Amino acid sequence: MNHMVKHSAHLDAVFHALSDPTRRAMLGQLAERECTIGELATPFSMSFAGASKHVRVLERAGLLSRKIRGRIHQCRLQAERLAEAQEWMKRYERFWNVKLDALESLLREEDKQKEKKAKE
Amino acid sequence: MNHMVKHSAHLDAVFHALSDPTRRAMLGQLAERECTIGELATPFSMSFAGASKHVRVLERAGLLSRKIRGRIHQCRLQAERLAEAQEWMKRYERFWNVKLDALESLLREEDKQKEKKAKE
DNA sequence: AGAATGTTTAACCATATGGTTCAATATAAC
DNA sequence: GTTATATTGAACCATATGGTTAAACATTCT
Repeated sequence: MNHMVKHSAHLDAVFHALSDPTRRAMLGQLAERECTIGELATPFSMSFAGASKHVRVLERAGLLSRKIRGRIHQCRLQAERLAEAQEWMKRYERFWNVKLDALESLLREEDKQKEKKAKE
Repeated sequence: MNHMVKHSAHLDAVFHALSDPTRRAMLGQLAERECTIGELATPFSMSFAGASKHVRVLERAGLLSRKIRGRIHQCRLQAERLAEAQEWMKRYERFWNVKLDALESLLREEDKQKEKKAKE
């Protein structure tokens, strides 16, 4: 847990970015290949300006980076912030992994061991 | 993947709910114990009405359920939707788990072994 | 140079958001 | 029954959001 930073500000932006279905779909597209703004815009029958705004939201959330090549803006997925978000969620895993309260402490013990092994 | 449902509508609400730091903190509180609206409001020096709104957002996202006992509304964490959100994110895991494409399969193999050990 | 292409900016619109205050409701306590 | 407590609802405010169109900018093509 040494590498953890102050996630909170990031998390605001990341979760907000993920709360829109268009932006989630854009990320899905970017998971397959790098895309230009135009390529991101057309599947949603949305204006370029509209898509541009969504891309900026994703970019500010750190979920996307762009490489400007001439007039073309090539976008690629940037997933580290997703990892931070998932890490935040891990705190709540026991609430859906654990069906019986009686097993709770046992499973927490297992989690600790998992962490230990991951560090090795 | 048989149990998967149409997540999209849920995800909008869940990620939106998570995008606010006050609400995330409320979930953190609820992870420790059930809370009344008042108990959720006081740590943030926020009006009861304000807290009530946040709680409703969490409730509509399915992250919280309330049991009304007299005048007191007892809230408890409801984590299934968080699980759905995390499942959505899993699609992107390979983008942060794998630093070098060449190592991708190797590292996935390691992950599998880690899981095995955790189950032992 | 001039036209076409890819993207952003600016202005605008309707609605949502996060917050407040004050009144209303419902229950509990005296 | 009156008062205190817990919560919601309504009205309001400032700002953000998701979208548009039209103009501006930058680059490429001819």
